[in-house]
Amino acid sequence: MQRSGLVELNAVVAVSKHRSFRRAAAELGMSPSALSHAIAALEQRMGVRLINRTTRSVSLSGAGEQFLSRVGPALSEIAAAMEAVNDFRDTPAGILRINTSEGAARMVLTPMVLTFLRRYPEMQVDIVTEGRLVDIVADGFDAGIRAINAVPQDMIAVPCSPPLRFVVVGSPAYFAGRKPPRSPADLSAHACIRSRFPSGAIYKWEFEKRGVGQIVDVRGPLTLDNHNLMIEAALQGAGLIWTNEWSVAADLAAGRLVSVLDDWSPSAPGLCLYYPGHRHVPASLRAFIEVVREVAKGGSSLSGPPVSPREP
Amino acid sequence: MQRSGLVELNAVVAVSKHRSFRRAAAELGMSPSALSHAIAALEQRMGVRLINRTTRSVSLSGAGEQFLSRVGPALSEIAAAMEAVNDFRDTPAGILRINTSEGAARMVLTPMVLTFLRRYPEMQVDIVTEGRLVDIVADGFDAGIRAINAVPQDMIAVPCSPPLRFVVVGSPAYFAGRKPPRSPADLSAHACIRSRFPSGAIYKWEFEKRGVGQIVDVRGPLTLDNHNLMIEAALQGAGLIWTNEWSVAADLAAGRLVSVLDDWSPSAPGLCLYYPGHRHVPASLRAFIEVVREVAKGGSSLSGPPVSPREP
DNA sequence: GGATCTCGGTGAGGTATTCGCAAAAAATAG
DNA sequence: CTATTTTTTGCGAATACCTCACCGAGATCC
Repeated sequence: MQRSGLVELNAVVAVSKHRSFRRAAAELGMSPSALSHAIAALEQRMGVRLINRTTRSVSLSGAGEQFLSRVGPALSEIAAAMEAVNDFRDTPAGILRINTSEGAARMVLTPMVLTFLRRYPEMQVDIVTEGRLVDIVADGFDAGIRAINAVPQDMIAVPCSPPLRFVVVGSPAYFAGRKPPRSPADLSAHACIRSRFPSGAIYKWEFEKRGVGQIVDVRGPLTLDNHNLMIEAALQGAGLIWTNEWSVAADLAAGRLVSVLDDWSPSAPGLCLYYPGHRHVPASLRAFIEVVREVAKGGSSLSGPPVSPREP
Repeated sequence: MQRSGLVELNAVVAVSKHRSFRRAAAELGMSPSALSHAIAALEQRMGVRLINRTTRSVSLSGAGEQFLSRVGPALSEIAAAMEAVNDFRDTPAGILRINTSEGAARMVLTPMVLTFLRRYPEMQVDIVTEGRLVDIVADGFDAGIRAINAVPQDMIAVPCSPPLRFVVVGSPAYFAGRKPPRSPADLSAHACIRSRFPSGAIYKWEFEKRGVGQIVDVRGPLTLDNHNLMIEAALQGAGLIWTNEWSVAADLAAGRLVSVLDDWSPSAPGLCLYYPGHRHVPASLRAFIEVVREVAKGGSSLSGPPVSPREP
């Protein structure tokens, strides 16, 4: 009942959370073999089996249940205490975990994240891009970046970008010999590339003109679930896509894409950095928020769209 | 802000408790050098100085203060959780720490502790004999063994031994040519070996006859603070000592010592195992309590006084 | 006032622990 | 019964840790 390592205790927590050695090992950044060794050693020292495991199922034993219920909160407290030590540093250090979408990440990466990293060299930023919304607290993120209407109510939101304008674009080659749409209803005569949400739902294009909204369930031969692929498809003349203006600004400027229905283009609120406000805000996140505020106020840095072509 | 070991965290706790690297290292069972290394490594990883230390003083920094206030309870919780796992074992394991006086330890060692160890081979018992009373919870003991009147009010006490009789004894050589005392007042004409408490106070001999008590502040040429030395001195004929009957039973039976004032001999309550009742009782202690109850009920095993002479 | 003793820091070397890879074993699903 | 996924195991290797010896600083003692 003597010495144990924090890693072994965290291992129990991770395994019980994922109910899988493989996934837990992935989260902990160790091999499943090492995890198995660690937990076996811990159990042998304690003389009690904490985790009932067959090759096909992993579950907590009674002892493990009680053990986890006490050790888990204690480990969280220790982690929080170690994080809180950052307040005493002159410059924050550690890892800042941000969850966002790929598009938002691209908009924010250069002006904000890289500025942040340059200013705080001892920080690491870990960006996870996921299409679907996740519970950032449950998944261990410090903050998320999303459109403001996707931010949960109980989160604190910091504006990251000006409102985004959405446009319908197609390539000049596509429009050759076709009549550009004059109203959203005209889209039924066009090849619209549809966008599938991670949930499986198909996005319906939203338009607005003089305060009047209109939603079109577009049709087309191609449905994609990746925004980059959609832009690529549009560049190749496969059809029209509905996209935020920023993503295709370079293509529009270069004439590789042409926008239509400009007078129907709606504006959506911009991106927000959001984070749980109910508890202690880590020093690292506070520093990042400051950078976000500065850049968003300056505004200019954000306006530069990506000029380099996306990867093939 | 990544991996840390439990030992490093416990090191911070121990150092701040003892305000000394050497003593903390002794408690943790590691070398002072290892402790220094461990704390230095932890501080470097966190980038914050937790402990301000010069060669002559050790104190917590502000960060260390806050860190300890959160990590300390968490570590205690983890330790308690690991201890609680014992409830799920068929046989308890681990270390049982008992604080007691040397005399009580001698009375209890053979019949109870050794029985306990024999029954639970995976247990270790760590007995610390201290003359003075200590706060067993603050000092990390599971239980203590003391005379019942020395047990704090908020502790649970389990009787360990029958009431003890106290007697005044001297060697036959001492009594040769002297008139044995007939009443406590007669002790003023005798060489009484005085007993000093750890606090520095001198014990006053207590007598009782037919419900009437009498306290005598005896005089004598020799004052000792160790019960074994007192018995040794009495055996050598240096004077009279006031002692519990059990300690000198073998000497009395063999005629090496003779008791006087037998009709004035008071009885004191016996020894008690005591432990804090306000929280979870460890499985190891529960098992020990059971042994204590069994032996105390049987009674006979305890009555055997030490037959082998004390060490020189 | 100087010498000594205590206490903590530092560096190097050796040892023990642990990690990771590869292969096996086990269990469930089909 | 077979196939696949997941955990386990063994062993080589790398890592981390501890111990040993020495240093510097501060306090005490003579």
